[in-house]
Amino acid sequence: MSLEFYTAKIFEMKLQLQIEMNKALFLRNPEGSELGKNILKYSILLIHKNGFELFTFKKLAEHIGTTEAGIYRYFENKHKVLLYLTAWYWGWLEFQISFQTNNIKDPNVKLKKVINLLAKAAEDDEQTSYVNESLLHQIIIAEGSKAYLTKQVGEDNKQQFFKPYKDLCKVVGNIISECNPKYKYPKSLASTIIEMAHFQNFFMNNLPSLTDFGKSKQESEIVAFLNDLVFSSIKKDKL
Amino acid sequence: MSLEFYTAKIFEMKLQLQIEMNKALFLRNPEGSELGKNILKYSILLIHKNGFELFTFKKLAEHIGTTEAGIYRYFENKHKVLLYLTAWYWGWLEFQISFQTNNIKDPNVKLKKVINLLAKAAEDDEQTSYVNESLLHQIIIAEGSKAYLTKQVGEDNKQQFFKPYKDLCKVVGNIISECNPKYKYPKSLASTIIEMAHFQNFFMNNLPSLTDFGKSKQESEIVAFLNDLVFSSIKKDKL
DNA sequence: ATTAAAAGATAGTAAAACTATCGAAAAAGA
DNA sequence: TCTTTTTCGATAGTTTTACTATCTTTTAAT
Repeated sequence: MSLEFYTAKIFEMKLQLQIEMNKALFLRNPEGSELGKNILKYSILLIHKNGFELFTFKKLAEHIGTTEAGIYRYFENKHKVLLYLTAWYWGWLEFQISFQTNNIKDPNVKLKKVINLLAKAAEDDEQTSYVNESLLHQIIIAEGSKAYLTKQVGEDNKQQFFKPYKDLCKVVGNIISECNPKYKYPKSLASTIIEMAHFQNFFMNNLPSLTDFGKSKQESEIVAFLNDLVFSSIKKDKL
Repeated sequence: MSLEFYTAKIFEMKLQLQIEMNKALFLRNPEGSELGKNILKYSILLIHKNGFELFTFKKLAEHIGTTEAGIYRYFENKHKVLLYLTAWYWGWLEFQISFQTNNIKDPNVKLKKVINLLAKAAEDDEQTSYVNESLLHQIIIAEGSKAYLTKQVGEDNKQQFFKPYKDLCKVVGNIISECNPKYKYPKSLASTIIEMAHFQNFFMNNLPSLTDFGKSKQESEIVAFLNDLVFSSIKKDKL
């Protein structure tokens, strides 16, 4: 986990987990005030409920009990809110991964653990009161790729907005290379796992004929599929 | 290829390829008039140039030399235009696949051909004057998933708007099953190939550190990665 | 030649996406 | 504690987007 733009800190007293965010994502730090925390909390609730397209600062303000102008003091526009939430999620997930794979030596076991964390619904983490990780996970599934599928992707990338996502990919890619140093596509396989953990979930629930899990709708099946995919690919004794 | 909602027809005289479209996608058939064809042509040009978010009927009308109201007679809203273009593309691609794999018996060779067609840039097909397939391919890469990543996905699916995409997935899934009838995830592997053919392309060009092709930026490398991924997964002598 | 459909021209509305200003309240510093 | 700065709430206004409506002219079909 990089220390440049985000780090995970644990304050023992309050057991509060804080992900340090890229300051260019916001005009005023939303984690620094009650209003700001409410903006994050209700953004998650509203984007989850109505989708990103129907999410507006006006509606958000009404739900919080403040005004549109109040929101604009924190975020330039709703795209920045989405970038903030996705960056937060990837940072949080990388922390979960580094925490939960901490004393695992076998990279194969580690990789399995990572696939599990990627594909299984997050439980709401009590350590962050204003972020509902479970809803945020569903937002990432349905809206996450809209953060980068834009014409400004180059600009946003220059400003390091995708650093948490890229860092996570790097971590996963490195584990893949540990499993098999000769495997030729560790980065592409890493981004494939991450994207497919979410896309297969979306398809399973919305366009089930695109998956083999339409009947059961069990996340564990996505995990099994990804494990098969990954470990077939990186197996050492391939021709 | 299904005959219900779209079929490919070749008129020998004009050598004109026509993809039959789901009528619920439009208010007036855009292929039936000059204005309609211009709407398709300039929609492709403008979405490609500015991205779907900045694409408006006002700008489109100005480029064509008609009025906003004129566009609304053909399409209910811009989301329907995106659905139309994606459906058209998947229909066209399925035709290309069935045409180009026509007399191939070996399903493994067939699958390789499919991966090639999915991942390699389409050349502009002279048979359709008002659709630039090359630009459309790039639109599918950057905007394609926005067609289904919405809250209306269930409604849109009921109206069969994703049928061409699902049909293509089915075709690819069937080829996978032909290669190895015991492979457990043919549909999920099919949707993974299709999505990754596009996502790896987007990443390669916009967030290169998420791939192993950032240096060369060659589509042939994506093809190699997908071939390795697929044929490792479906290999019969796996443990 | 008649008439039905398509296209052009114009107007107007509601909501979204902002920007600007002002005064009250709350927090921070001296 | 008093003062200054920061934050917030309230209000107002602009531009653009996303439509709907109507009327007239042009084009196409019978």
